[in-house]
Amino acid sequence: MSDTDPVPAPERKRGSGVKMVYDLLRDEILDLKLAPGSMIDEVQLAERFKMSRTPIREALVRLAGEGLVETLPNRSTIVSNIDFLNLNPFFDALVLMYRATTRLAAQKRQPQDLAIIRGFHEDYAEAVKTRDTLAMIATNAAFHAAIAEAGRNPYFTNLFRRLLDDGRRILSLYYKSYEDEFPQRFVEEHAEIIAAIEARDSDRADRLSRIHAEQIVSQIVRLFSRKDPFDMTL
Amino acid sequence: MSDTDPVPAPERKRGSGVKMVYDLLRDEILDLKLAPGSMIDEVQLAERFKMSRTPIREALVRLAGEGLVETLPNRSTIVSNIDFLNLNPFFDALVLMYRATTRLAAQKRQPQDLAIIRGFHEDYAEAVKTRDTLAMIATNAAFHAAIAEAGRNPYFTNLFRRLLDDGRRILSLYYKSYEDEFPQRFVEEHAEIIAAIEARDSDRADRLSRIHAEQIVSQIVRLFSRKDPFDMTL
DNA sequence: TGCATATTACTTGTCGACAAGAAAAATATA
DNA sequence: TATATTTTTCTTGTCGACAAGTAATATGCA
Repeated sequence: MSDTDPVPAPERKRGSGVKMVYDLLRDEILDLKLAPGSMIDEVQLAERFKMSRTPIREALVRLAGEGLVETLPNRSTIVSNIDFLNLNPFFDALVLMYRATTRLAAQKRQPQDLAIIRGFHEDYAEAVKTRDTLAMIATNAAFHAAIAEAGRNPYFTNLFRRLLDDGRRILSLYYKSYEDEFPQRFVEEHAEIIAAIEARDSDRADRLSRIHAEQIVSQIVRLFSRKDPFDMTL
Repeated sequence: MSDTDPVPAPERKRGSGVKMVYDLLRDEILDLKLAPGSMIDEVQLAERFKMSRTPIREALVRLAGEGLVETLPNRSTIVSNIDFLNLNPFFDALVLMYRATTRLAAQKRQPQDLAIIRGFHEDYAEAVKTRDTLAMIATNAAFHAAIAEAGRNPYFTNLFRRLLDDGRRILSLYYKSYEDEFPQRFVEEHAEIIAAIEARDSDRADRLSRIHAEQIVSQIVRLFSRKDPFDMTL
């Protein structure tokens, strides 16, 4: 009999490999399963996903473009570091994007936008009720991302998405200690923000989102000052 | 004699190929030498640069990450379109980043930052004096990018760099008709902004940069309403 | 032993080739 | 003639292999 079986069947469509490893690495980086600074081995990934190094490399190039990974020329590529000791740039940008996107949403929103936003609002409320911390982080991000989409400014939505990614990474450090003192208040604030967007009151949307953002920031700061994050060396 | 000459010498260092074609394509896209929507042929580029398709592809992936090209799965990659008919998102983001970066620069600047900023300020003044439009665009961008660097917020500097890129692309449409009514005034405004940054007066820096940004925007709007850009089909 | 140099082992960047998929062309069918 | 189907042509995505470059190890030397 012939030893050329009909090819072991790669069982995987043509452009899907890159996306798979990209998504996986992205998740592992944002959840800090891959520690900042740790090396990424191309051949190891190639074996793990049973593909050649080419799609692996493409995924790494894309991650490097988003700043999640750093490519040292002719040497290994490593997971990017976050400066956990100086989060001010992150906070500044986060607050400003909260404001800008919410303000724009109040101006540009369409009826269908509100339905989507309300959906995530309810998801978040549900997460708070069940005290599911990871779901809270995810649905809160989705809620604000939806607001940003309603603002229809790609420059802002792109930066905001990156900020929410980094926020997820930062909160991963602490998600065990993320207590439920504030989340209930956040639910109410979200409702107020929705009302302002629906009323097309951009000034009120701006004011509310600013207060909201600053409370989130101060909550993070409080978490960071309260106790050390796990035992990770910075 | 042997026909294996000591290899025609690729005469090109190891990681440099990607950067070469990346830089070239980026320039050609931003200067509209490559029309939005036009196809990019990998093999053609490979022949032109005398290298294999691999580094070409990596450059394209990076450009796609910055939104300058669009990769259609299993089909060609094309130069991204700019929505020239609705520049409002661009203007909104541009004005906000002018303000945010200048404000931060007034807070965070170090002595050496001012020297760099003044250098580009003089370059811009020189470009205005010699009426070199392309140099004006470039040095003005460099001036504000330097201010953004002094603000030391990577989120803002990255977005701002992208905005300045798109601005270069937009102005390429018109650079012939970019008259010299305002540039002289811009020189003076730049000087005022520098003074505010030096005095660490962030409120004044904010106010001045806002006025400055809005004048630039209105100048662009005026250009667009005055006459049609070349004969390019949108 | 301690430092400089050469050798080795390993990783990355590049290459040419091939196969999957899509567009274009050619052929068949009503 | 117009539409549907097949064939061909071309481009892209993936692969395995190799060369350039770096880090680690071994060797030479004071």
